[in-house]
Amino acid sequence: MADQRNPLFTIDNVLFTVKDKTLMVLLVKRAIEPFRGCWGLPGGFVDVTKDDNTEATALRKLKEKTSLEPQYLEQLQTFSGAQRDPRGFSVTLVYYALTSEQQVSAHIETVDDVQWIALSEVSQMTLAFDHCEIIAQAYERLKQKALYSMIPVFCLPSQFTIGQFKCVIETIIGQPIQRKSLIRRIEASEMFAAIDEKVQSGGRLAQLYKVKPGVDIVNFERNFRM
Amino acid sequence: MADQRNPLFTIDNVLFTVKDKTLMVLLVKRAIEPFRGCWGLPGGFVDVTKDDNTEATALRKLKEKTSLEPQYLEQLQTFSGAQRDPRGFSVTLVYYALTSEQQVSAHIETVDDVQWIALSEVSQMTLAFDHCEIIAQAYERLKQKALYSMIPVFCLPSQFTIGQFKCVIETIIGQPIQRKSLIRRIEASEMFAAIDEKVQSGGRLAQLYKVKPGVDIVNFERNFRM
DNA sequence: TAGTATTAGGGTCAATAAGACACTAATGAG
DNA sequence: CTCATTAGTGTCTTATTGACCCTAATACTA
Repeated sequence: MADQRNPLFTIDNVLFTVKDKTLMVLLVKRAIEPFRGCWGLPGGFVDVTKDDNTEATALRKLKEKTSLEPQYLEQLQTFSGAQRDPRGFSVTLVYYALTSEQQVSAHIETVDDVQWIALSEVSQMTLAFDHCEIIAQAYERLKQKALYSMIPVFCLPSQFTIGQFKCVIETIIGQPIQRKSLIRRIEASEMFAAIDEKVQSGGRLAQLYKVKPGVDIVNFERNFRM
Repeated sequence: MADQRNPLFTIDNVLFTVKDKTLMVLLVKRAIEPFRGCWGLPGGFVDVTKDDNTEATALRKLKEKTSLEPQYLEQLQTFSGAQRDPRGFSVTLVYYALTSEQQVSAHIETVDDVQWIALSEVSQMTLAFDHCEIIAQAYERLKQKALYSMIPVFCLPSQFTIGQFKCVIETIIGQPIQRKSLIRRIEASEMFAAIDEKVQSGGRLAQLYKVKPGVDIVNFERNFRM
């Protein structure tokens, strides 16, 4: 399968969401060797008859496990080595993705080989290959990006309040942020539109927002403080 | 060479340097098909008998063309597609690298299949594969990173003045910066040590600095203005 | 029904780091 | 000796985030 010039090449996905103020990662129980029965990242081989490129592979693999496409998908990096796979020198191209918990949970509760695991528990588990290290790297990237970009919004449903947005950011970066700072960024980015509807939240009714269709993700020139 | 599960996998490098206030990219004339005789990025296949991982492949390929290792090397991303290589679905993992021009030029002037090309000229050339697009992406990444990190120092020789440092940053980001802002960052980063020597520069003698051995690259929480 | 806890939303001042710019220092050229 | 040039410092301005306060609106409770 892998000759000298062409190492084993796979795709893996680190799909994150935030559920009850906890950052979760999607893991699947491996049905095939190596590491059969072990939990690991959803991924697999490129199928050149189906996939136009590696991003298509990543989306296809995620769809197989969640029945949906994630709201955000980005290349993380590749991980490679002669030792990381018992079959020989291997390269895995890792994507990381974000989705809202509501989108996916309905489906994964019907199967028992796919599960959300809290990031804090992952480090105590024994995962297939170097997937523990991969998840750690993906989290570092997500955390950094949450400091200057609006991508955490893709952990939320299509309609959300500022309070929910603040909560997912704080969960990802592990630090409280100023509500006011987030509001300023929401206004400056012009990425969001207020919806003509409010929703109860334990106090005063909260304004609902949505992402404007077709907008680009805005990056800021400063980070939130850590 | 590439079966259905295992697409063609290559490594490419985008090696940058700054020479006479111009950002340059290292290109090589291809000796083999496809695109034989065309200019393209230095790269090739992983050799699992020589390389522990893909970074080793990148370094080996760069060393073949420049006789030296670059001062900085980082994964950019992969580029893939069914159309990008006439041999079929292919994936190339791209690294970008920085070096000082002095390090490399002595060697490449002895061969005629390796050359520094100004970035501004690249867009008018017809390069192999999608290497034009790859270079553009690598430049975007380098430019962004130059706004908040000290990596442009790796385009300089081991001893350098603040004036030279300022010049490479300005060349990379295409904008002037405040000398004072750079000095503040140099002090805050604690990455550099003053050398007990000064050098002429057309005016008052300039203090020489070097990168302290073993330090990490410092990232700042704000960008230079663009 | 009144009071209280709670979250939303907005106003304002402080802190921080970069931008702008002036000023002095030191060197070479003429 | 004067001037042009680059190095290096001091300091005020500007922009963005942090901190904190006040008010609004809702649910809960006595």
